[in-house]
Amino acid sequence: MFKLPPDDNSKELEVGELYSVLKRRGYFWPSFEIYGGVAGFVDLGPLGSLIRENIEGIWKDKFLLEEGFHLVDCPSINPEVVFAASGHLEKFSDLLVRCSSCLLPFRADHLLEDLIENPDALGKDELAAALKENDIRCPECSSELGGPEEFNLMFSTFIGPGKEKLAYLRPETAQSIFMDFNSLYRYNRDRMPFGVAQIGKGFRNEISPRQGMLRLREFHMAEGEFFFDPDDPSFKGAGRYLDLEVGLLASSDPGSTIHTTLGKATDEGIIGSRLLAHFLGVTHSFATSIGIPAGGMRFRQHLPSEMAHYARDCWDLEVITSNGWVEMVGVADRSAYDLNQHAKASGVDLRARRKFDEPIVREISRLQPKMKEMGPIFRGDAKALGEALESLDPKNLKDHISSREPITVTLRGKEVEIPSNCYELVEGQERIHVEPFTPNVIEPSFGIDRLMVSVLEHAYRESDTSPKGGESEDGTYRVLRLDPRVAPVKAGVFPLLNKDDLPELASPLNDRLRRRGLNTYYDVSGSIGRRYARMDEIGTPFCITIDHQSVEDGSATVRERDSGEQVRVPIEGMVDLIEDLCRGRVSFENL
RNA sequence: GCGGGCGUGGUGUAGCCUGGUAUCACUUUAGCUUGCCAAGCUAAAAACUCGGGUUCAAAUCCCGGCGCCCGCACCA
Repeated sequence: MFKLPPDDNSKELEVGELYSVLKRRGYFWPSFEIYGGVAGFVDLGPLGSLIRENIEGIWKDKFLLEEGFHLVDCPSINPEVVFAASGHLEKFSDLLVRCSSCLLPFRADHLLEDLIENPDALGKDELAAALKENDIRCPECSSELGGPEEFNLMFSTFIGPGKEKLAYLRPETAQSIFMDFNSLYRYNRDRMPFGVAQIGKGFRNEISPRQGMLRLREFHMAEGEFFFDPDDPSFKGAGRYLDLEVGLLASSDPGSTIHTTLGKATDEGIIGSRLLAHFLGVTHSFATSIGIPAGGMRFRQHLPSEMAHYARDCWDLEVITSNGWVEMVGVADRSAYDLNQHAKASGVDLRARRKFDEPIVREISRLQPKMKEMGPIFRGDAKALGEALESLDPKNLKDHISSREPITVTLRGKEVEIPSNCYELVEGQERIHVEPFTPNVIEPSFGIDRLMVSVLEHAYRESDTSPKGGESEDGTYRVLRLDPRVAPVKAGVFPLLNKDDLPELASPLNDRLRRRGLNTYYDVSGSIGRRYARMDEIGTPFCITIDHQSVEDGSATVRERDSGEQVRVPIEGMVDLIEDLCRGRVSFENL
C-alpha cells in the first residue's frame, strides 16, 4: 500500500475500493465475464477507452510533435520468419520439463545450469540427452522427469487456408519498424538520425497472469525506435533534459537509489550515453504530464541476467503502485541487433549510408586479376582463383610481383600457380564519399495499460467529506484527481433544478461544448451534491451549474473538482473557457 | 501447471452446518421534492458461477468443470 502525496487529508488508499469504483463507473472490467472470464484479458469500458486515447494523445504530442518521430501502423499478425529472425521464436520460448509424479514444471535449461555450459543454447533433443546423461530428477520429489515440451509465449495462428503458413501474434510492435527500415529511411530522405513510433497491441501468452491490469495477455503498447549512427550519436534536442533530476537504480549498485540529474549521471558514466539519457528524460516528462508524480517514479537498470536477448543495456521506468514498484516503460539499447538479424535472414541490405564531409582518401594496393587471361587457363576455377588473388596482400608478395614470378594461391586445399600475365598490381588513391553502416537503436517501449492504472491509482483520493464538507453516505468521499487533459469527461453540465427554464438554458450549452470536442456529462437527476459527487468519482475536472441567476443575467458557475471552489462567469464565453482550462492555458485560481 | 481458499442483484453482504428458491444496505431508474456539495418521500428494476448426482424438494448435501484470490513455479 502506498500514499501519495504525503500532504493532504486523504486516507490511506484502499485500492480494492478504487478498483470497484473503476469497474462500476465504466473504466474497465474483466473480458468474457458472462462466460466466467479468462485471466489476462480486460475490456476497457467507455471511460477507460477515452482515458486511454487521451494518454496516447499526450504520448503522440511528446514523440511526434516534440521529438519529431514518424508514426506507423503495422499488422499484429506476422509470419513465422519474422520471429525466427528476431530471435523471439527461440528465446521467447522456454523448454519445460514436467515431473512424472508431482507434475511440477521446470525450465529445462535452469536444471542444467551448474552442470554444463550455456544450456540455454541447446535444442530440444540435446536437452533431453543432457538431462538423461546427468541423471537430473525432479528437484521437489526426485521422481523422473518427462521429456521437454516447448512453451512459447507467443500466440500462434495460421495465415490462409491449410496449416502450412504458420504465424504469430506480435509480442512487441518493434519488429515491423525494423522490417520497414529501408522505406522509412527513404521517407526521412536518407538522413540520420530519426525516430519511428507505433501504437498498437502486443500479445503474450503468459503462463499465469495475475495482478489484473499489470500483466495482460493482450495489451496496448506505444513504442519508439530511434535510429542513429553509432559513430555520430548527435541529435536534435540534446540537452533538453540534462538538468532533469531523477531517481536512478544502477545495476552496479542495485540496492540504492541515486538522486541526480540526467546530465551528471551521463558524465559519471552511470547512464551509458547522452541519447539513452535523453530518452529517459522524454519518458520522465511524459509520465509527469499524464499525472505520475516525480516522487513516485524511478529508473532501474536491468541486471545483465535479466536483459532481453536483443538488448545491450536497458533502463526501466518504475512507478510505485499498490503492487510495489512496477515496470511501466523499458528504454533499451538494442544496438544493431534487430537490423542485423533481419538483414541476415532476408538477404536485404538494411543499412544506412554515412556521408563524409570530406571524402576519405585511402591508399590502395591490391592484385587485380586479369580474367581475360585466366579464363582460358583455369576455366571453371577462374572466378574463385581471381577472388583468392584479390584477397592477398601485395605487401607480402613484393618479390614475386617485381620479378614477375607466378603467385601461388590455395583453392580447395590444392596449391595453384597463377602466371604473372594473369594479374597486375593496382596502386593509388581511392576517394570514399559514403560508407554503409547498420544504425543502432534506442527503444523506449511503453505499457499503456499499466500506465493508465498507475495514473488512476495516483489520482485517487478518499476523504471523509466532499471538498465543501458534504457528508457522503458511507463515510467515504472518492475523487479521481485526473489531469484535465487525461480526464475522460471534461465537464459536467447541470441545471440546478429540473424546472424554471433551467434545463432550457443548460441543454444548449451542453450541445455547444460537445460540438467543440469537449466530452461532457449532462445530468439533471438527484441533488446537486450528488451530481458533483458522481463527477468527482470519475475524475471530471469541472462542473457547470445553471441556476436562477443564469436566467436573469446569463451567467453560470464553474466548479473546480479538487477545491470545490466556484466562480461565476458569463455563459457566452463558457465554451472557450472550459477548453482553455482543459488545455492548461488558463488556471482556475486566476479566474 | 500444483496446493490451499473462495464463488449469492451493479457493489458489499445474510442464509449453507441442521435442504422447503433469498436478508439488509448502498447503487440504479421513474415521479414528487430539492435555491450549490451523496438530504427526504413514493414506486420500480435487479442475484444463488456452470454441469451432473442424491431428494418430493438443492443457494444449502455429493461429484465434476470454469473462474477469481493466495502460495509455489513462470514472467522476453
